Order: sequence, then structure tokens, then C-alpha cells
Amino acid sequence: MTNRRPPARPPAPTTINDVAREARVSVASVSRVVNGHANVLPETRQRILEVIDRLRYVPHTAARSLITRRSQMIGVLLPDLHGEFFSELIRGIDGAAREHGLHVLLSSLHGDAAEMAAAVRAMHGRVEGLLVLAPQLDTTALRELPPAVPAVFMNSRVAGRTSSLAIDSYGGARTMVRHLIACGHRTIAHITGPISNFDAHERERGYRDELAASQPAARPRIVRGDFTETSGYEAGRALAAAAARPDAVFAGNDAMAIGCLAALDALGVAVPDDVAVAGFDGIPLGGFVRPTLTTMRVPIVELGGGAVHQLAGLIAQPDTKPAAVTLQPELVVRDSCGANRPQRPRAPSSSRPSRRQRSR
Amino acid sequence: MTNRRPPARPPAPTTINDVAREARVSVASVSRVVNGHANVLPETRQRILEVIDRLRYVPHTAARSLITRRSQMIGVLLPDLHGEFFSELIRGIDGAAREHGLHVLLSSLHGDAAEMAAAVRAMHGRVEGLLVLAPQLDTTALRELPPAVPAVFMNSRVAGRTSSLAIDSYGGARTMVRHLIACGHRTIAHITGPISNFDAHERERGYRDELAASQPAARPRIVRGDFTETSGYEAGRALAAAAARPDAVFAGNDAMAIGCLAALDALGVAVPDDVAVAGFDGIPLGGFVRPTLTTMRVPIVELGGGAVHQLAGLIAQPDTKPAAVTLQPELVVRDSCGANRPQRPRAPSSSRPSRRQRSR
DNA sequence: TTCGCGAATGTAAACGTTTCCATCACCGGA
DNA sequence: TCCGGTGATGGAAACGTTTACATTCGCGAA
Repeated sequence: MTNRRPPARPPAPTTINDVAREARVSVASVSRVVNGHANVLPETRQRILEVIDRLRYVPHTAARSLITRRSQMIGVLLPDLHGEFFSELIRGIDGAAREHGLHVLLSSLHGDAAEMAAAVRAMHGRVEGLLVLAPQLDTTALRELPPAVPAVFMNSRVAGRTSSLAIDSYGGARTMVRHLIACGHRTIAHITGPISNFDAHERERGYRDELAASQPAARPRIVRGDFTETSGYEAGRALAAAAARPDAVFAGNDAMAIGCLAALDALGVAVPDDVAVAGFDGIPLGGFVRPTLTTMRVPIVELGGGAVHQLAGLIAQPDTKPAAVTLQPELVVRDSCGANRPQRPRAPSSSRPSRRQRSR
Repeated sequence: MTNRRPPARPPAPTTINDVAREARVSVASVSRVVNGHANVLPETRQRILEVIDRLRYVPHTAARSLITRRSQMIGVLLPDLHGEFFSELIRGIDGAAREHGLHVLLSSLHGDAAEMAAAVRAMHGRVEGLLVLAPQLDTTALRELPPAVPAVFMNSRVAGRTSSLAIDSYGGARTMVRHLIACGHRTIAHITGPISNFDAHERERGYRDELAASQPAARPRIVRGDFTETSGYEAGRALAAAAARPDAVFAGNDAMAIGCLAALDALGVAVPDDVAVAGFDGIPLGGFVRPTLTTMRVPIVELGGGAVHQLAGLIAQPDTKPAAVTLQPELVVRDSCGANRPQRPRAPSSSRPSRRQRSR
């Protein structure tokens, strides 16, 4: 309290020097206390802590990372995601980042490769690692990434050079098609996502392969969509109006499946009795449309969290050789696929009734 | 190419000194070029730029912000948001941040006040400003914020001490209730959001006030929800089973409205003929449920973007006095409110038909 | 020719840490 | 009594920038 400075306009932030002077120790000791090193007398530590508290000292991040060469930040590059996907992914990322004491620098991209390059350049040097969700099939833009900084890709088509974590869209699609076939549907159409999207591509591939494997006679029936409800609506209209209406429609995601449901309803086509519908993603709303939507639930939180864990490992051990992990989606059977309707006497399987209470 | 260093293990990142040496100028000139200052000979500038390019020099962010005292980062504190809200908000924030050359440090909170304090502490010193979405009514946690760093609050109940930007939930709710009354509905129930949520509170208040103003005879009818589809479902069940079924249900958000629709459908109550339903938020899926959902569309992107603009202004001019801006939601009339059904011959207004094509 | 001036460039201090190394005090054993 | 060792503390260099100030140079005017 002796050395009262004149009140400078900006109340100059207190530095480690202020603390050291006030506690009558050297900056080295203060630094040791702040960083929790052992070799400092309990009594000295106490005195320093008290001054830190009184002066509200907060270490200057930039100065610290200038010398330690660590920023405790990871960069997250995401495309323009809609709906539940974004929030769930961030939830997973943020939670895991917190566990590792990392901060998340977020940049959302609007598709352009040049923009991605710019974002990467801006983050370069600012972050210790990069988390990238690059769903476009064309991955040449990814070459832009500085090879020095560790990176983990999510749901991307990457060579084996870098670590990656992905949803098994291919396997999920096969599971769903297998399920639809097991429900008794013979002709199954597929509404795809955007043509350049990796997941859309994988789901379509799964659809084709499973169809060819389980139902060699059937010809694939593809309608192009773009993952939006509106495109699902249009696809539904087209399918319902077609000469040969399919038994079932497997949409590339839930949003399109719900759009499709709306179109079928508008055209007076009953679901699942006339046409069955299934989606992919497992958004919560799928349980509340009529009929409730059968879908593959995708573990988005785990995708984000797992990617962060991988990245943290990579940052700690940069020479770890890249791993490619895949996460399995889970089949969620609801009403829209027809599995829950009063069984036509085909196979007297365990007729499990819908869990949802219905009164009519 | 003369001075080829032995291949050190980590290929030491090139610094401004390397560039200066290679270009045979002083670091000052390099710095001037990098920062786009004017006083440097075009020929010199050219030579420096070329070296920068060849050596892939990227200025060290920490060193730079150590001396400039600017980090070009803003912190964004969000609660555990679900669905469309999160992605839209981030889209708005990210876009505006990019315009201002700011980076976004994201932290999502799970409700706990202590956690918020921790997040703020972690960001303190790292960011130039804070963007906070603190929907809980109890704002004592906000006192934790260091008063030195500029902050803008979104949809929060804050005193006039800080800048804020909010959706006019109160006015929106009044608009919706007025609309429902104009549709001929007399008894209108309201499903609220979480009891401690600011928006939920404002919407309920708007509901009560408009009801009292336009329909003095009617008693408010409140069912508690929590913004989830499930709570809307439960509320819908309760309302449908009640002795006196209301004419209309105004849900505090779209998710609950959709849950409510599902419940009414399950109980065989026709919407909008038996009961009208309306939501709030304007999520895309609302246009694809059956019947399509009447709602108040909330300009979420503008909320995020506007908040960033405010914050950027505050960072540039810290002494600007705080402003409190509100954004108006917009009434979206679809089928669930009954406005589009074949008019009972009550008022021969301009009977505008549904835009959506229907065939039955 | 000299002087002064402005533009281009260089020098070096400062930013706030961390950490290597030196110093110092103390203590137990020879 | 002296010596080596140990553990707490301090001094100072280093991190990579920006920028105030000094220096140099060329050129036009006096």
C-alpha cells in the first residue's frame, strides 16, 4: 500500500513484475507459484498467492505462449451445417476440449476452397492443431493445410496420411436397406444428398451394394436431393407420381425424409401402408413427426469428442502414425418403415408393439 | 541458398529475422511490409515479399499481440443450445466476425454458474471482447465478468450497464396471441419454456398481457414445458384430455409445438379444426410437419451478426455508452392456426388460400 | 557549394512471460 | 571445523514482434 501510483487512464493491467515487487520476491518465484511448481516455500507461496489475489493478477496469455510455444488452442473448421448436426458436434468438441484444457477457435466455411485456405492461413500459428469437417468429395483443398500442424479429419475422404474419424455411412446405409427388405419391401428408392458430399456418396454406395447383395433382381432407383427438407419434398412428389411407385423410400438424411413424408401426405399416399420411409441421422424431431421416423442414429457428440481426443493425442505425440477410426450408427425402428404395423401374416415374429402410446 | 543449416529436428519456424537476413534488410522493413505501411521502396517491398513467400514466413501471433495488445479474438459464451438455434447463431456470428477480422473463441456452457465463471476466467486476457448468451433469468453469474472487457449480451436480462441485443419475445408473443384471436379462437392455452429462461418468461408475459388486453374475459391457461419436443408432447396430452379443451395452443417454441401436434394426432384431435396450434422460432422443419406450423420467425442470424457488430464497435470505442437493441420476429402464417382453412362464414375477409399445394 | 528537408532504412527498446543457471543458507557427516 | 549437498530464491536471457528514434541519402533551393 506504500507505492500508490497516480491513476493512469487505462488502469494498466498488473503484470508478474507488480506481483513480484509487492510480494518482495523475484518474478521467477511468482512464475513458479503460478505454474504450480514444487520448489517454493509454503510460506512464500502463501504470500504470493495472496498478492495475486489482491491485485487480480492474470498471466498474459500472449507473453506466455510466446515463450512456451503453446497456445492451448485448436482450430475447428466446419462447413455451413444446419440443424441438429452443428450443435451436437460442437457439444462433443467443446466437452472434450475442456477435458484437455484446450480452447476452441471456430471458423465456419461456406463451401469455397479459397475461403478454406484463408481460414487455415488465419489459424496457422494461432492453433496447435486443426479439426476439419470437410464433407466435399473433392479434397484437393485440403492440400492447403500446412503439414506441420497436426490435424484430424471428420467424415472426410482423406488419404491415409492424416488421422480421421468418421461415421460409417456406408455400413449404416446397408443396415437400413437390409432392415427395409426385412420389413417386406421389395422396391426401394433412395433420395441422395448433394452430389459432391462424401456422406451422401457413401450412403448411396451402401444402398446400391446392399440392394445388389440382398435383392439382386431389383434395380436401384435414385432421386437426387441436397439434404434439405424441400428437396425431400420434391423427391417425394416425384416418387409418388411415378408410374411404378416404390414400396419404400430411403432418404439420405432425416430432413429429406421428413420433407418426403410431407409430400406423401399432401398427395394422399399413406405411410407406411402404401410407401415406407426411412431416414438417416436420428434428429430428435424424427420421433415427433407422423408417422414417427425410422432412421439410423448417428453418434455426433462422439464424433466431435473422439476427434478432439485424437487430436490431443497427436499434439502430445506428433509422430504417432495416423489412425482412421469409424463410428457405427444405430438403427432406430419407429413407425414409418412399417415394422411396427399390425403384421400381415407373413412371419409371426415377436410382434413388438410400438413403444409410443397411441389411442386410436 | 548459401546458408544451408543442418537439418534440425523440428524445422524451426522462420521468423522475421530470417526474412530480414535473407532479404538483406532490417526487421523493421519486413515488419513494415507485412503490416502494409507505406514508407518502403517498391523495389525493396518486392524483394521482401518474395523472400516471405519463399520462406513461407507467417508472423508469430503471440509475439505480435504481446506488443500490440490486440488478439483479434472475441469470446463467445453460449449455453447448451439445441437444434437450429445454435447453427444459425454461429452462422451470424462467424460471418460478422470475419467482416471485422475477428476470430471466434467458442465456449459452450452447461448451465452451471461456476462453469461460466471458469470459462470467463479462461478467456480473460485472451479475447478483446465477450459475446454472451445467458438465457437464465438469474443473472447474478454475470457479475463475474471482468468489467474491463467489452461485452454484449444476447437475449439476456441485463441491467442497462452493458450493451445488449435481443429478440422481442414479448412483442412476438403478443402478435401471435392477437393472430390466434383474429382467427376466431377464444380460449388459448400457453405451453411455457423452462421456468428460469428469459425468453420463456417474456413469451409467457406477452401471452398474458395480450390475452388480458384483447380478451379480458378469458383466463390464461398455462402448462409448463421446457422447450423440448417431449415436454410439448406431454403438454399436448394434458390439454387434450382436460375437461375444457382450449380452442388453441400457443407453444413457447416450435419444438414443443411439434411435440404437441404429435400428441394431438395420437389422441385423434384434429388440428386446426378441433384445436389450433402455434409455435415460436421459425425452424425450417415447421413447414414440413402436418399440418404445417404457424409460428413467429426469429431472425437468429441477425441476432448473432448484430451482436458482433455491436461488440466490434465497443472494442473500437470502449467508452460508447451501452445500447439495447431489439429485433422483431415475424409472423409466419401456415396451416396449424386455422387461418388457411375454408373460412367459416364469419368475416368474409380476403380468403387467401394456402400457398402449399394439397390434393386431398 | 552548402544547407535543409523528407523519404527510406536501420537500431534497439519494449512487451510479459519461462527457465537455465548462479547464489545463498542451512544441515549432516567426516 | 570444514565440506559437500540440497533446496529455496534471484538474475538475466530468450521468445518474435512493433515502433520510437536515429541515421543515411539524395535533391532542390539559397
